[in-house]
Amino acid sequence: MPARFTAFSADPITVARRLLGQRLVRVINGQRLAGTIVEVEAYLGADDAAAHTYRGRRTARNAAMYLPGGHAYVYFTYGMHHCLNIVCGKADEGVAVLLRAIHPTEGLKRMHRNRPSAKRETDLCSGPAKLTQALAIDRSLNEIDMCASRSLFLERLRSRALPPSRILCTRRIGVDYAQEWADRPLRFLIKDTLWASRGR
DNA sequence: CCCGTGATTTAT
DNA sequence: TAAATCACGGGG
Repeated sequence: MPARFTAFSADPITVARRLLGQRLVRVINGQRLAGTIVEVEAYLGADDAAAHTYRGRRTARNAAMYLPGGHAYVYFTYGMHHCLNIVCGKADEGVAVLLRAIHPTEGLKRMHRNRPSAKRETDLCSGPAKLTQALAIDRSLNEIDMCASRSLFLERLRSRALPPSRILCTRRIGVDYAQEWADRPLRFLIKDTLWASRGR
């Protein structure tokens, strides 16, 4: 079996930066729901105290993170929220990028129906669990291959990556328990975007 | 600021 | 088996 190589086979920091400006597409009941990725976070695997794969942990929940790059890791948390990651690297590295916000561009009416609490368009997909709710992404999509799926995949909008001058890099959100790893600059967002999560 | 909410993880 | 945790969102 030849080793698989995709755009997601790189390290998670490289993939995170490349994902900004690409379009995330969800097709459900024949309808396209889509938006431009504006905010992501890299999770670096066994060394990263904020990662679900910290210290090489392998559990039923995080098994998808050990698949080869390009697979989806969807997990359920706080009794009500789903978060979507794209696995990076080679099999068994346990590294991924969390999708934290998109600028919604297609299927907005349907997204509003999926997320009745969102008052404004800027509330629709401006957080990791907001975007999964708007796009109807749940654990049924865990472990799918986003390079092959017709239900959840990416489309490249630009052939070139965004220039570094248009990318802002900060500490990650909501991982204070990870101490010094919480301060590492592993969150990437498009500078001046109106569509990112308001960091807490 | 606090709380819901329940699967998952970790401690006993 | 029991307790604690949680890559969050919404409402004051």
